[in-house]
Amino acid sequence: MDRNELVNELARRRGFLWPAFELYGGAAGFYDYGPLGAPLKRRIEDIWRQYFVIAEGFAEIEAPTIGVEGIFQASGHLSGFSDPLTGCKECKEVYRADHLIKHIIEVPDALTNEEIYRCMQENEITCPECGGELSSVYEFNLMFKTMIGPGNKMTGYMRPETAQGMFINFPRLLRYFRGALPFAAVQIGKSYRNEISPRQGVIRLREFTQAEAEIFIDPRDKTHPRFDEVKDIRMKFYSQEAQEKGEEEEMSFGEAVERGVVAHQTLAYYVARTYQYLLAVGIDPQKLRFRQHKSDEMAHYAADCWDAEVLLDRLGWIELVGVADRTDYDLKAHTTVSKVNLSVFVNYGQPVKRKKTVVKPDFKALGPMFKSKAKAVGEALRALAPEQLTGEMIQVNVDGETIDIDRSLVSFESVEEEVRGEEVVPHVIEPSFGIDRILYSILDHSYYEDEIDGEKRAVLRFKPQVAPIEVAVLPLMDRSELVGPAKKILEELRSRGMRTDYDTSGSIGRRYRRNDEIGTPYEVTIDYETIEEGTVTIRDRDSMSQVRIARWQVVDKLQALLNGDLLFQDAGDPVRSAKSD
RNA sequence: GCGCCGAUAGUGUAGCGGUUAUCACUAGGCGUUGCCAACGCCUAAACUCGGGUUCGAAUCCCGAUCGGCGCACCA
Repeated sequence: MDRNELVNELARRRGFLWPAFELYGGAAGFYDYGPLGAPLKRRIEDIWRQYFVIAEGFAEIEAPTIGVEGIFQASGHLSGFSDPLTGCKECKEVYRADHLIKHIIEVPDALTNEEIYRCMQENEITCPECGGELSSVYEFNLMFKTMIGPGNKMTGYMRPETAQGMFINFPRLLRYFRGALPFAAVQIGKSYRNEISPRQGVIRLREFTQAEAEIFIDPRDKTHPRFDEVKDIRMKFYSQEAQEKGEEEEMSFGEAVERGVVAHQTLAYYVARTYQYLLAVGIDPQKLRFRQHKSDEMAHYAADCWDAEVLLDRLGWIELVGVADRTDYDLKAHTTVSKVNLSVFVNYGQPVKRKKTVVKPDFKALGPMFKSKAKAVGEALRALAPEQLTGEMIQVNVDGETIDIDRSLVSFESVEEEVRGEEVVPHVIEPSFGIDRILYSILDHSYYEDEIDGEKRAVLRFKPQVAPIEVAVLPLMDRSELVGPAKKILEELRSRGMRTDYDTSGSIGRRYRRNDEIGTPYEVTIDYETIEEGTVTIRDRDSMSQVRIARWQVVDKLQALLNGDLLFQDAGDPVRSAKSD
């Protein structure tokens, strides 16, 4: 069994990840998070909140997971997310129908499925593999479609990403942040994509969890005020250039921006925060790299994009996070479809005085002359640049009609106005995290085996901050004189908010193993010395060593250990291993 | 979606037309002054689903579902 199998098997057996709907035969691309998986996921999300909500002052929102049609027209998911397919009736091979007529039609995207099919028939296109006849064109859309309300009045779609919920709330968010850039909204939640063939467990799901931030910035200034905090962090950059050489390049973030490896400070800053976050939840830095999108895989509107990728057993390099500068693409797209202006008025530091020529059409004369067109003529005149206003006759274009106007009907005035700022469509920096993939990667990177007395030991070396069980309370034996004090300690730990487990079954060694396997960092063992001398032992998962401490200190010391404020070897008196007796 | 392969207790497996469906681990109970998957006794637990062939199917055939691999897909 390779590590991938071992991890999956452990995850299933111990209650991290279960294939969904098993009772009814299951469905590919759906997973349940079990009693250990759900808290692990929750803790991964909570640390994300710590980094991308609390530390940055961003606003977390929660939008519906179903969206109306307009959203996805604007986002491009309805057209771009759906592929016209056709299949060979002979060999059953399936093709992208639009690709088959690419050499005939410039923009096959613009055609309906029927038109594509007709085009295929007219040009006698057959199966490229076997020359067989091709079926009619059918749509495969990765969007889950549903109905809103009774009848077919309104079509809804399950969102394929959480991002749109932030974009379409832009006006409200702008107001919430008192009209000033930069600001950001985030969302952690489920997204849905009806994948053609989901595989590889939790890596490609039909229902999955994303954590996304949309950071709205002033496009004219992409520096970041806190860049100094990250500029000395060193990391492996797998830039476009590095990819050509096939070798990652280690450098500091400061250097990366100076050399133009990363487009600008703000993007680099969030790549750095992403890097710190991934390490904090337990991704192995040796199996982590940031890869820049090549120009052909980057969305046409994106200015720069970096993916956090991890190395997983069997699966290779897998994308966990994308951090992109999406420029003003999304806001402009929503403006086009919704007709709502999504810009910000940005004040200049100093108001700028500007000379301006104001055109004043003489409406008293224009009115009788052009009747109902007068207003439009006036607007056209006002819109002209000063240099177009010389000469005896002025030409304007109204509804395709060229109209000559005598200069005397227009007066000019040169005014000096104070310009306090301008309308700007913000650019968007988008870090987008796949939580399920991060969770799986943590399992893979935390898993290790060692051999104790010829016996294999499987351990998940979780960081205490993500461990679903933080402390196991274990009476040495299931006897009432030990169980009583043990339950007392359990209660104290719980009232301190710790995630605990209590176990009396089988031998103590078996219980230690069980907890190693689910990544519990510490175990408290209650023995006869607890009763006689008022002490307990704490066992450290990774070293398997134990210290003995006073009973009354157990809660505080465990808290300190879990917080990383206390080193295990300093926690108490070392216990000689039973083996060496 | 296509092709190839597979599916038996919680996990890993044996079975190859007639068995009370094999074994190990795991899990639960009892005992154990006992500390790194100890030991003894006891217990629970499975043929993915639906059709067909047959006197009789876990076993043979067909289909579905799920999983693995390859192709396609992965804004």
